[in-house]
Formats: sequence, C-alpha cells, structure tokens
Amino acid sequence: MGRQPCCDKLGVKKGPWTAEEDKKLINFILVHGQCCWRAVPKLAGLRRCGKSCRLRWTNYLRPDLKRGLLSEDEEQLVIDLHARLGNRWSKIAARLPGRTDNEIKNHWNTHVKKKLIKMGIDPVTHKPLHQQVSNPRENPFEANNLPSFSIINNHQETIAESCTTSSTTTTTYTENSSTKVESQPLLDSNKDDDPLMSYILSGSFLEDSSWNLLSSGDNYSDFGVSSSEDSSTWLLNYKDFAEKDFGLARFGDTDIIGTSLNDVVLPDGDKDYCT
DNA sequence: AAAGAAGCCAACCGCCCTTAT
DNA sequence: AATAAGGGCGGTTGGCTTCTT
Repeated sequence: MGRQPCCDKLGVKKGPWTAEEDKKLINFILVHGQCCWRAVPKLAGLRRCGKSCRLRWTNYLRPDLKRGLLSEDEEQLVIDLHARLGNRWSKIAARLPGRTDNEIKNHWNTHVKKKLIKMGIDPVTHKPLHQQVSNPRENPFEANNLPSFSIINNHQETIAESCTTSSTTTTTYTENSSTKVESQPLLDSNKDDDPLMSYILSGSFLEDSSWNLLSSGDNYSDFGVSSSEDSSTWLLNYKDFAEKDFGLARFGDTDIIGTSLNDVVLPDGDKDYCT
C-alpha cells in the first residue's frame, strides 16, 4: 500500500553540506539528470534525505543560478510581484531567471521589508503605513508618489481591484466606490479559480509590455532545467560553474568532476528510478 | 583587540496537494 | 476508494559573518 518511504531517518546527515557532498550530488545529476529525489542519496552515495538533496540542488548547485545580491531591477520586480502575489515566493522566483524562491524570500525578509518600512510602506499590504486605518479609500500609491509603484498604478484597472496580499480575509475599498468588500485571500490554493492569478500567470501578463518585466531579448524559457529538457543543454551551461566553483577540469570528457563517473554505479534494481 | 549585537542566508521543518499503489 | 509517500512550498531557525561599542 502506498509508496516506499523517502528515506530512513536513521543515519541521515543534517546540517551544512560539505564540498565533497556537493561534488557527489553534482556528479550524480550531471550523469543521470534530475530523477526521483528519493533515489538520489542512495545512488549518489550520500547520507542525506532526498528532500535535502533536492533543496541543495535547486537552491545552490543548479548551474543556471545567478549569484550575488539582486540587482535594483530584480528587486523592483520582486516588489511589484509581491504586491500582486503575496508571499508566493516560488511564483515570484519563476519570473526572475536564475533566482530561487529561497533567495528571494531571504532578500525580502532581510532587505526589502526594512526598505519599505523605512519608506513608510507596509511590506505586507504595500500600502502606506499611516493611511491604512485612517483613510483606506485613498490611493496609496498616488499618495506616496513612489516610483516603486508606478507599474502597479498603471495596472490597477487591469487587474482585479481586490488584489491584496494578506494571508487572511481582507477588506478592500475600491476607488470608485465606498463599498467595503470582504474578499477571500488571494492566496487561495486553487489559482484556477483566481482571475488575478490566472492573468498574472497567463501569457498575456508577460506580453503586456507596460509591465516592463524584462528587457527585450530575455527569454523565460531559459529559466530552469525541466526534467524533460535535453540534458546536454544544461550540461553545457554547467561548464563554467563547474570549472570556476569546483575547480573541475575537462568538463564534457568522460572523466569529469574530480572523481570518476565510474564511481557512480547504479545497482540493477535502482536503474528504474532514473528513466 | 575583544565582546556583544545585528545581519545574513543555507538548511530544516511541517503542512498541503498530488500521485502511486 | 483508501492509504501513504513524494514533491513543492512558505515559515522558521541556527550558525556564521560583519558591524558596533
């Protein structure tokens, strides 16, 4: 009944990853691609939970990740997206090529939050702190005249006016009506029922040039490594990363990444995991 | 130079939805 | 249909680094 357990908790290592562990994980994924994470620790010779391997890969080892602080443009985009999506970091990260949800979440909590508060803006509601209670009908973005929210202003009519970011039921005042609207949280798990989410996640959102999400020439399809992607594509992307960060030479040869690929041996019974 | 405070971020935790059996 | 694991996600934590006194 059901599936086999992800990993036996006994003997599973926790805490920071060592260079050796990273090497093993990279080595394994380079050879076999991203397959069933449950099988990865065993096959790669790691005493880690599959979940831990997945996180390590997606948040740190992935070759297409950008490094360093978010640029001003990226930060601006995060703020704009957060105003619409709330704390749905994975959705926000999907719009920022090379950035992870964890990275964006951390950046938000450590930098952006404080910045917005300093500017007198509630980082949760994106409304001016001093106006939230006293004058809820006033357009918060016009009131502040903040460049940060120019994009939001332009689209207030385009998207549902009940756009809020609170995780609880929220009270929204529309611009043309004093009617108080009790709306369900935007963070409804079923995005198909959410017209705002549908719009944001639709192609038309990206095609709407006035959002100015990315400069011309950027390609969203470049982001991420789908499981179905030809492994050779991202394998090539890995070249610089592997050489710079791990001092790994002769990328592309049979003998890559320090230890020989022959070190990764798939038991017959386990080969089915990675098809 | 040392100690404590604050900042930062990688990694873990736990929940929820999906999917395999 | 029921059950249980897989996978994804957001929230939180803990330890390392940097700053301040």
